Amino acid sequence: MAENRKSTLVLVAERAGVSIASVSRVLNGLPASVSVTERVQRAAEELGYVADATARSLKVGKTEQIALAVADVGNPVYVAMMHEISRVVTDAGYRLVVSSTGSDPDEQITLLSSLNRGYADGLILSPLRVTEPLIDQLGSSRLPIVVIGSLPADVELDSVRADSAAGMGLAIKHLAKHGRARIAFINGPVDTVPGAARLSGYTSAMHKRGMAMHGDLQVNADDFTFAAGLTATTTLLDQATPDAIVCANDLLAVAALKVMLKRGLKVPEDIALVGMDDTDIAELTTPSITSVNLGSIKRARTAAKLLIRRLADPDAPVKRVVIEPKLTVRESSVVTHDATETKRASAPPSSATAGHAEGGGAR
Amino acid sequence: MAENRKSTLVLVAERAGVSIASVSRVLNGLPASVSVTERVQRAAEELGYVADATARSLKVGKTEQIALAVADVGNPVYVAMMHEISRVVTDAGYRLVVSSTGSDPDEQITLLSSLNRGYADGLILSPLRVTEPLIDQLGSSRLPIVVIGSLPADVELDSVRADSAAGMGLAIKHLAKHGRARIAFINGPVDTVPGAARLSGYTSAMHKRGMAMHGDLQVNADDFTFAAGLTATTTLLDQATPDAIVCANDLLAVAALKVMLKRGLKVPEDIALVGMDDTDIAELTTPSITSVNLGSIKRARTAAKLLIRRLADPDAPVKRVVIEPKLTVRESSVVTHDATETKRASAPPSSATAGHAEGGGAR
DNA sequence: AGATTTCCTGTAAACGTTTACGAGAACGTT
DNA sequence: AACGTTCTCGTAAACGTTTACAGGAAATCT
Repeated sequence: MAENRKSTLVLVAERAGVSIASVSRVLNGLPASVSVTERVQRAAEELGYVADATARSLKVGKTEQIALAVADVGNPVYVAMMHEISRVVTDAGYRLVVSSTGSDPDEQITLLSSLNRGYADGLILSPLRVTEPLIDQLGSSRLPIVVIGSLPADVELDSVRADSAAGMGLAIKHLAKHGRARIAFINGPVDTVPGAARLSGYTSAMHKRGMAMHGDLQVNADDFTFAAGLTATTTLLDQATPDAIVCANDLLAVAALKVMLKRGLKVPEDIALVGMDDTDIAELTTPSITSVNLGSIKRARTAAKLLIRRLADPDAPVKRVVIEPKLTVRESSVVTHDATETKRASAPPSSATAGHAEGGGAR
Repeated sequence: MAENRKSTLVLVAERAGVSIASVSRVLNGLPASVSVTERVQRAAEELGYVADATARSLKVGKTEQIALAVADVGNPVYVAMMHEISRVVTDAGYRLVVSSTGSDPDEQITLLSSLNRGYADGLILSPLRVTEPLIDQLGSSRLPIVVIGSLPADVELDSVRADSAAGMGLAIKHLAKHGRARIAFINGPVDTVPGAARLSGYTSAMHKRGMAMHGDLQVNADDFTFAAGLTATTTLLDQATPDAIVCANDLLAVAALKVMLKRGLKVPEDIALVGMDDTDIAELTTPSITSVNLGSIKRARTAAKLLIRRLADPDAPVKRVVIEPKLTVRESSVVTHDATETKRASAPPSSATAGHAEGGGAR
């Protein structure tokens, strides 16, 4: 059935003995007589005809493609978000083209201008750093953009962001409730959007609870990676003796866990640990890591839906969505009773792990 | 500079006072007089002109897009491969559209036929299961396809695959050399391409070394996920007492590690563990996991380059590349000397971390 | 039965490029 | 000075669709 020759509308038309307009109409479900419909469908079938996407795009001015630009691939949270976005957009009939820019804002700017070449109908952008020129470029884009992350208030774009300050609040509160007093914070670079937000969340949460905040308790990793987390944790533990650590990121948390275990520290007995993003890797480790769920999946889904909505209705009012954080409590932050006797005890109770909340559905 | 009106060739042409042909020529670097070149460039600049990708594609018959279809997203190894592919294709001037199909071959078939709509110039496909109809569809595709994975010999397609049988060999050899005799194998579904290959690798490697092979030592997880790994490992440890476990996958290995630690088993002392794929997560855990590096990154890069080569030269001879495996030895498979006294042992030789040497059986 | 509406389908233009072709202009050659 | 060659640039066709428009047949109404 499928000929390996490219088959066009005119081919089908002459085989069916009708005009190309009729073929197009039939194939697009517009009204036509039964006889024509029949003949066209048969001809199309026999030739294995499939409409050319490029020609259609040129004519109707839509590519049915959505571009996704994430700054920091490699971070599992962005991978999870990408999957979710992929699902939503393909369900809506779009293809997803991914442009993994580096964290460099300049790359994103050139990407934005290349967007104007019209290879996609819209863009979902998750910038790590937001600079002036980037904002300018964002504002002057010809086609719809949805931003995942914080944005200055005067930028008229749909956006969805996490409330990482509130998330830090949850973490601190949880740790305080379990009697931790010297809560350290391992952050990523503070000149990034998430880095800045999480730092301010930490300081304000600590302040609000009237907890001591030595500068020694706060270190910044060079970036949000595992490797950077290793050295950051080492630095921290060399300069302070916290009874809890909260990390800006699950990768950093995993690194922290590794260093602590290496040093013979018991988690959570000696030091409690809380990560952030609630990615799959948080439940892989032993002990599994309590993590602040910043709603990555939900953010991704919302962003995708926002873009699709705007594509359907360009004049819809601008929406700014904030996703509320939750805390997923795992083993790394609370001391279980039988942990004091022996470690072997805690074999899985009935099912698998004890995790809650909607993690990234690994599939 | 960038007007938010769409600007076309004719706009530029009339502003520069030349024909659209001249504009096109100048912008494509074809010879033109200095005066014309100058005027066109200035006009284009002033209007913020960018050529429309769709129109260009229609005319020249190339989309400058490459499609990537991976069956099992969520598996970190495919994520890593995707990044590598993304890098290579963008460097070559292509965009990457990702279509995350499920593991269902039918999905891949519909994807293949949709490929004929011509939204991409070529496809990189990594199928989890290879069925007859899929192969048929592969063969009759109009545009170039590179397959990551094994393929029947009579399929005339560029492909690159891992030698997972050899990889299993490396793992078994390594474990045997360190005195392990009862080596268990946790596989994924055997009706998948990697599952089948790894199983045969296991049996032949065990056989070759004349090692005992009880059926009890081999279990199949329902799929290649962490969750499936947990139950599979539980099953295994309930029915046998291996002194080593090799897993078809790092995710499975991490799951195995988790279950073993939960049961109070010491890794690698009681049971050595080897994973497969050598993904990032293998070094995140404590102990970090020895893993067979099947050259995922290299496979990805090679696949991308093969496709680009074929796009440049459609008549190039078909290439089948096999990437040789290596073994990345980490903590989970070899017992370090001073591990009996204290755990601090395996700290990096020169760098920090060495300080805290607490006595006592930290685990 | 004629007039009007409705339905169907073909003709042709358009989307925004690239590019083959040919007409002049500029140049060098005899 | 006439001719051939090279260079530059404009005209127009083409890529494969969708769709406005109009013409003709069929159906409905008075």
